[in-house]
Amino acid sequence: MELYKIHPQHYVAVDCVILGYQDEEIKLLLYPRSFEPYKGNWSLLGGFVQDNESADEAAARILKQTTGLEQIFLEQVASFSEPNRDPEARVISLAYYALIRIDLHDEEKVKENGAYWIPIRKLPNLIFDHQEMLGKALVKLQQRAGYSLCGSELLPEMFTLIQLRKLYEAIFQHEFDPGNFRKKILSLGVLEKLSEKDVSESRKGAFYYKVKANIGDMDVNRIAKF
Amino acid sequence: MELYKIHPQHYVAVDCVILGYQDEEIKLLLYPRSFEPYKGNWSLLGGFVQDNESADEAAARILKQTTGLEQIFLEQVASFSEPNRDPEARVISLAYYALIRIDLHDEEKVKENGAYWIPIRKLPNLIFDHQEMLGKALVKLQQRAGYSLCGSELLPEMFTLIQLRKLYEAIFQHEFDPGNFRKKILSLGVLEKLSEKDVSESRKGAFYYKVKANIGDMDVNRIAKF
DNA sequence: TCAAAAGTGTTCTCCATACACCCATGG
DNA sequence: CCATGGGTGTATGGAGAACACTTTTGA
Repeated sequence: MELYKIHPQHYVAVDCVILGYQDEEIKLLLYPRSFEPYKGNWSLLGGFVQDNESADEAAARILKQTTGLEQIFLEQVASFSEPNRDPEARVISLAYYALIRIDLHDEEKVKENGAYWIPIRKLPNLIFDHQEMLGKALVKLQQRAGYSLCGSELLPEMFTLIQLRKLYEAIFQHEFDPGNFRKKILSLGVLEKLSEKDVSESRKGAFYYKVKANIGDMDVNRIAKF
Repeated sequence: MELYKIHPQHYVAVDCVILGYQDEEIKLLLYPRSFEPYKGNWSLLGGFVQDNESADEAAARILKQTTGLEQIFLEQVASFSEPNRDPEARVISLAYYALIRIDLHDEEKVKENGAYWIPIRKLPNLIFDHQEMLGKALVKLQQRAGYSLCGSELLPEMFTLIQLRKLYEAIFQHEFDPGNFRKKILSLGVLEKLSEKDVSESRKGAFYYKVKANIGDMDVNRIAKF
């Protein structure tokens, strides 16, 4: 301990890139910062790492405080540690990204925080280096979507293959051939066809699917290559 | 600032997974920890983030202190923040990995630190969560090697395609077909054939290659898929 | 019966793999 | 002239891209 004492200590924060999917768009949870500096400017949801918790736990805590959700996919993005990134004080921030189902989140909690779901393609300016955090989180999302089906995290329990394709098109900003996408996904063998159909989009109706139980983090096969 | 003051501050360290390649093996720079706790146990090379530097800068500083090398490939691996990961005090550690050419490093400096190059397949136990840091660094190395030629970082200026293949075999722990590997690499168009040959391994001799100048971080083509 | 979306099938091309074969050289 | 690696060529299979085609249904 004596040896450690000659070194400085720092505030350590976590900032969460909370992503959801709605209306064929990827959306990000943001709120207008409630205190100086940059009060009123758009910010990711964040907080400080306390003494009794890991950064992972701090991120989960913030996610629960702001969306009411627990047991959510949550992963480190990167650390941000430029000495002057926060003009008020030295704060080292650990960025996380979370994938949540917008249909499940607690709207009350979001309102309390004055937070909003904002499509990532129509983003306002963000404070500090939050834009960069988002950028790296989106890269991670693409990587993850490339070898694992993100359907279960961002879509409702049941979804059609068309909905899944639209999600992937939103993630990769790229159109996929409907037939090929369908074959590729089904060939993975991780989806279970249900008897029910979604008839809201067409007369014929599209069958719902759900992710098979006991599919861990899946196989090594890539879903999309970019 | 007032608002920040209610939050705790923490020691923030960086730990470097310094990787090199020698004798057809990936090696890791380790030293026996020189102070308590766990004095004498094997440890990554690390240090504390100071007030005037980012974590990236701290990692570069440590790399220079221990190997004499600058301008080296250095990238974040992950953060480690379990409250009790260091029994002496709460230390949040940011792990980095570096790829260096063992033939260029400063042996004097390494000796000063009592450090050694240890093949990663014959590793002793490491302190704290350093084993996990190495594990994640090796995954990152494979990912990087998958879409970029790590040759320039881990091999000497000039190298034969056989040497490059052996390097990749060490990284992926997997044998590659000599002919196919050769074709794949050459098809990328990033290597320049030299007139000189390495005659130490065979009568015929193998041509040296070097990475073409002004090749940035290369193309998107994957070199190996795993 | 027709429009519109859902879903299937077919072809072509590219690329990774496996492996046979040729080349250069010193002893 | 032959053993030894270095280096090239070829056949095959599987996966992705493009796109034509069939199915289902309500109006």
